[in-house]
Amino acid sequence: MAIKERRARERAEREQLIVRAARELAEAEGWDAVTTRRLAERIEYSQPVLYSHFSGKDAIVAAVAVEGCAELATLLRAAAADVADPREAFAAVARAYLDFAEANPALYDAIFTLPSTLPFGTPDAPAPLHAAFAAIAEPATRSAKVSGHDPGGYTELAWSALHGMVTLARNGRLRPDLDQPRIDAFTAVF
Amino acid sequence: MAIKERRARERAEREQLIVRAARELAEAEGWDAVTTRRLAERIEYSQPVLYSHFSGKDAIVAAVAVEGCAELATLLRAAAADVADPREAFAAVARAYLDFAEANPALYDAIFTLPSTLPFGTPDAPAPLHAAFAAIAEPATRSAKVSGHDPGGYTELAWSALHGMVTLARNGRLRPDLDQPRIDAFTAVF
DNA sequence: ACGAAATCCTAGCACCGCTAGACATCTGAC
DNA sequence: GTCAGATGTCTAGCGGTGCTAGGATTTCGT
Repeated sequence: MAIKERRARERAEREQLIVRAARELAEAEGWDAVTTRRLAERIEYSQPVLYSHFSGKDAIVAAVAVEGCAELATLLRAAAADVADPREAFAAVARAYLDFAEANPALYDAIFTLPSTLPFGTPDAPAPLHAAFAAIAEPATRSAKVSGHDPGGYTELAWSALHGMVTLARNGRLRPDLDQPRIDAFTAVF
Repeated sequence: MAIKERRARERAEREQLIVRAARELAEAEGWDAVTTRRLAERIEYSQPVLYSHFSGKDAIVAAVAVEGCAELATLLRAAAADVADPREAFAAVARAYLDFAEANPALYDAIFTLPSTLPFGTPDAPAPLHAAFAAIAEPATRSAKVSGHDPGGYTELAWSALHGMVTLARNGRLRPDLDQPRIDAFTAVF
């Protein structure tokens, strides 16, 4: 029986190897460079092995996204941890969010912009997705209450603003010299 | 000499035909369905003629984007036209922006989300791009002034919020039942 | 009417995500 | 220890992508 366990363990390790390789390749050269051939070459296996672990390329991206979500959630919680004032806490979360997106562009894309089949709002979504959303929503809700806004709309609006800044900035749609004024406006408004 | 003019005219017509076909195909089946082969078949020419008009597929998308920008600018200006109050005018522009994105998803993608090589902030950008940005920026700036915010950061933040709402909603990241609260929050905050 | 020039198409390149089927390896009962 | 069968992996290939070289055809100016 132990032999089956060893095999399962080796499979799990290789699966993690695939996810790590995909992530590294994406961070280094962008998701366009992450092809199944290059990925296979990188893990020193042939292409079909990938499909014995994942249903397709999308599933690999999704796996990276889930991993990234967990990290994002941790970062956001840490940012809000020791800030008492609700509005200041939410501002800190926002800064952490933008920092994360800037530091891990490919990871951010995997989570939020690539057309993935990740179920987001539904209850059967992976736990890290819920955690990441909660890490935004909870500080946002607290901030909304002191401002007297409807928490639901306020939270999603604030998140949209953050996400919009990330994606527009990435394509050169926003002026870099307005980075700071933009964040200032965010903290002033939310 | 007139014969050259006729040829030039026919070329221009065919170029417009390509752009129109690309746009229709994208609206009908999404940009993934817009391949050079299908496009060529649709205009009843062979593939290489596309490359005698455009440097590549990106350039075709960009041409559609420029066309869409002009329409977006017109819509936004019309929305702001006869609203006196600056904040209400900007709210009307925001609603028009979201309506445009919902009514023309493929067009919106061509303009704002597809990785295009369109120069946006630079002075040598096509006129419609400037027009569309101005149609957002001017009402935003007026609204910022009555709120006492820095116009630059405020404008880009508001635009980011709109863009974020569009893109997140498209991938099912936002709850449809919060559509209205989100817009309410926008008009309350900006 | 005829050589030159412009125009267009056929055929093909290298790449993509993905898969069928052959091949090798390992397992476990005898 | 042997050997059928399960398991794992690979080679080769399918239909698709964006893009292009080179030849055929039509049109033009003389």
